[in-house]
Amino acid sequence: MPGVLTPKGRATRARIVEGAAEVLREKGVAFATLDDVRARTGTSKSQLFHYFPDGKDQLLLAVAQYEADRVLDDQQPYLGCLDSWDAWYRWRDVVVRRYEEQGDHCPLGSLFLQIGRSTPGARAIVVELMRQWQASLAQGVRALQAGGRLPGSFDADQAAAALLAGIQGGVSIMLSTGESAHLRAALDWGIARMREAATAADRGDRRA
Amino acid sequence: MPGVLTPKGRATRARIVEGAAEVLREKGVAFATLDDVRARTGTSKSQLFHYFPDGKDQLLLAVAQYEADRVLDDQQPYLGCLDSWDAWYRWRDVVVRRYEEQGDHCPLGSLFLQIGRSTPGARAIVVELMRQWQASLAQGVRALQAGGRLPGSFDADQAAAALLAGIQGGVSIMLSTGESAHLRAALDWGIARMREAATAADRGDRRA
DNA sequence: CCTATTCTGGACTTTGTAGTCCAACCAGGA
DNA sequence: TCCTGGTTGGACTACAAAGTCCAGAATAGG
Repeated sequence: MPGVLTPKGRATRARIVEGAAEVLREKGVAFATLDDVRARTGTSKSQLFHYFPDGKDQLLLAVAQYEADRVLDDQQPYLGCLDSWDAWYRWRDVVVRRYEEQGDHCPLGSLFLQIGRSTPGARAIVVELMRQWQASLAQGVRALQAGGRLPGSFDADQAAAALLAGIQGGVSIMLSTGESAHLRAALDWGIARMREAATAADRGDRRA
Repeated sequence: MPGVLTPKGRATRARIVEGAAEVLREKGVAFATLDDVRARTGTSKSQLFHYFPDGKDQLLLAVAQYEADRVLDDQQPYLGCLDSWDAWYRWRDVVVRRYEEQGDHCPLGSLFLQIGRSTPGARAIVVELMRQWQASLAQGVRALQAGGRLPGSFDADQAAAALLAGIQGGVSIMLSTGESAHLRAALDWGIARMREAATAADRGDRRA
C-alpha cells in the first residue's frame, strides 16, 4: 500500500472497514474472523493485507476509529446545542434510543480488549473520544449558565465528567442485563441535579 | 468428574480457578491460554479437563463467579453500613482505591466478551452481581432516610441505579484512560446530590 | 492388604485462522 | 501500443491453541 490509493482502492478500503464493522457488531470481536470480513465484503485475503499490511490489529484499529467517529455523530445535532432544558431532554432521549437500538454489542468496548488497551493507537482513540464527548457536555452546561438557567458557580467540568461516567456505566450495564433502566437513571439523575442546582440558586437569589 | 471430589481434588480445582484468575488479570482474557493456566498452576491438560469437562468456557465461567464474589467482598464492611455521610465517604474511598489498584484489566468485563454475554450462565452472574450491589446501595440510602438525614420522598432505588451506573462508567473510563477522575466525579456528584436533597429538604421544612 | 475410584502426566490429534505468495488483471500515462 | 504500478483471486503455509486419550500413580474404603 505505497503512497497513494486510486479512487478504486479507496472505495475498496472503505468497503472493508464498513463491512468489518458490521461483522464485528454481529458476531463480536472475539468470534469475528478475517474470513467473515472477506465474505461480507466480497474481497480476497490479499486485499485485506494489501490495505492493512499489519494485519488484523490494524484493521480492528481502523474499525475502532470508524466507530468512535459515529458515536458523537449519532448524537448530533442534539449534543451540539444543549442550551435549554428541553434540549437536554431531547439529547437524553437520543442517547437512550441509540444504545437501545444498538443491542448487546459494544463495538468499541470489545475492540479494545482484543487489541489491548495499552496499545498506543487504541488508547489514543478512546481517550480522544472521551475528551470530545466530555467537552461537548461541558459546553452544554456552560450554555445553560450563559443563558442564566444555571448559576455560574456550578462546576461544568465535573458535571460533564459525572454525566459521561453515568452514560458509560449505563450502557455497559445495559449490555449485560439488556435493561436500559440504569442508563435512564443516570441521565435523569444528572439532569435533575442540575435543575435542582438552578432552583436552589433561585431560592438563594430571592432570599439574598 | 463424577459426583464427588476428594479433598485433594477440591484443592486442585480451587488452585486452578485462582491461578486462572491471576493469569486472566495479567494477560487479559483474549491472550490467556490454557497452557498459561497449566503452567501457572502446575497442572496438566488432563486435570484441566477433568475438573472442567466443558473446557475453557466452563473454566472462564468459574473464574467469573470467583471474581464477582470478590467485587462486593472487597467493599466490605463499608458497603454494608452506609448509615451516615461519613460512612458514604469512606466507602467511596475504598471503591476508588480498589479500582486504582486493580490497574487496567477488568476481570469481569473482559470475561463476558469471550464467553458471550448472552450465555445464560454468564448473564446470570453479572445480573446477580448488579442486583446485589444496587440493593446494598439502596439500603444505604434508606439507612440515611431512617436516620432522618434524607427526606423519605427521595427515590432510593433510582439513586442506587444512578450511582451504580456512575461507578461502572467511571471504572471503564479508567480502564481506557488510566485516570480515576471520572470515577471520583461520579461518586462525588452522586453523594453531593443526596446531601443537597437533604439540605433542600431542611430549608423546605423550615419554611413550611 | 486389595480393589475401585479418583487423580495426574504428557504425548497426540484436530481445527480454525492469521498471514504469505504469486500470477493475473486493470487503468492511466508516455 | 507498451509499460508501470496499483489491484485482485485464491491456493498454500505456519502455527497456536483447544481438546482427546490412555497409561500409571495416589488415595479412600472395605
